[in-house]
Amino acid sequence: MATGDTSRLDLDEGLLTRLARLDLLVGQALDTVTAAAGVATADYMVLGVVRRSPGGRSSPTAISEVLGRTTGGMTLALDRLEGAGWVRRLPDPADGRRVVVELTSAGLTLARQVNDALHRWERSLGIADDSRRITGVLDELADVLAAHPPDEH
Amino acid sequence: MATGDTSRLDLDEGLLTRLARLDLLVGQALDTVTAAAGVATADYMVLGVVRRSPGGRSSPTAISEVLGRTTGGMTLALDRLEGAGWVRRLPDPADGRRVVVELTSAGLTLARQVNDALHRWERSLGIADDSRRITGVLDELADVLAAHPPDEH
DNA sequence: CGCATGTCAGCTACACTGACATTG
DNA sequence: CCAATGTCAGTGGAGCTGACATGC
Repeated sequence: MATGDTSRLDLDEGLLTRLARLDLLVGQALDTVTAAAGVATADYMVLGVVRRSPGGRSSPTAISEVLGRTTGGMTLALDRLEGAGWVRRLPDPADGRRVVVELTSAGLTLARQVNDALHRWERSLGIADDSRRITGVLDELADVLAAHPPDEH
Repeated sequence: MATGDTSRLDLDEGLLTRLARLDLLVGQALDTVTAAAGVATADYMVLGVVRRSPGGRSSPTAISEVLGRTTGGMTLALDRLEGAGWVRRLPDPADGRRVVVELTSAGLTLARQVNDALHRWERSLGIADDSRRITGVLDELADVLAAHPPDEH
């Protein structure tokens, strides 16, 4: 990924300006860290969702809903992750239609490795003192965005 | 684009959790609004960069740097936008290697239309009172991220 | 039967890489 | 000659759509 000078991104004066700029920066940071671990950001997100799901297990449909993708695309992503030895698919004993997805130990190691790198980076930002204030605003904002999706027209 | 239930995205406990979740929500919101206007988010970003550049003009290299893409990819994006009648490429009279990119009036109309829709949505969020506090945090955060890119290892 | 879950094949969008022409 | 700019052809990864098999 090319790392650009995002300091000049300025679509307009409002909230969206900031969010778009942040979006870009966060995406680049995630790409850098995940790429160093040998995994794509999109795939790492899948690992993260599975890891944080109840019991460390999830299902293709549930994952795709959380990440806003289709189940068809998720099949592909899981094939990739399974091929890399990071996740395992098991039949759900309670429902024959379902598949249980869980991390292998290699997958868990990888997810932790990326997580640690992200935390290290986060600490290097030197904003620990403000972290409560910052995360508060981010949570607030995310909640509002989730509650008010834009109109379709 | 499938719009998922991002309320459950929770990669881990830190700043990155929030940023990743926000990333997803912002991406979905931008996709929804730009799609309604018949333009891809990535392409709209190009229009936005050109519009906000000095004199409403930019160059392929400059745009690709701001957006963190390659010049090769930008050639393609500009072909697309030019084909749609939204931008114009002109030779730079001062430097024969360069190309000046500017919006057509249709492109400007489109960019404004998307912008207005985004502003309308922003207003519907009902956070006008907090906007100073929120944008302050976002700016602060973006500046810090831009100043401290993660290590390559 | 109707609905839900997951997979698969085919397709399409898109951005990247590397080589190249042109100009400063 | 060397650096910068932009383009082009070729490539590849990724996700989507629509049809399908299976189980509730």
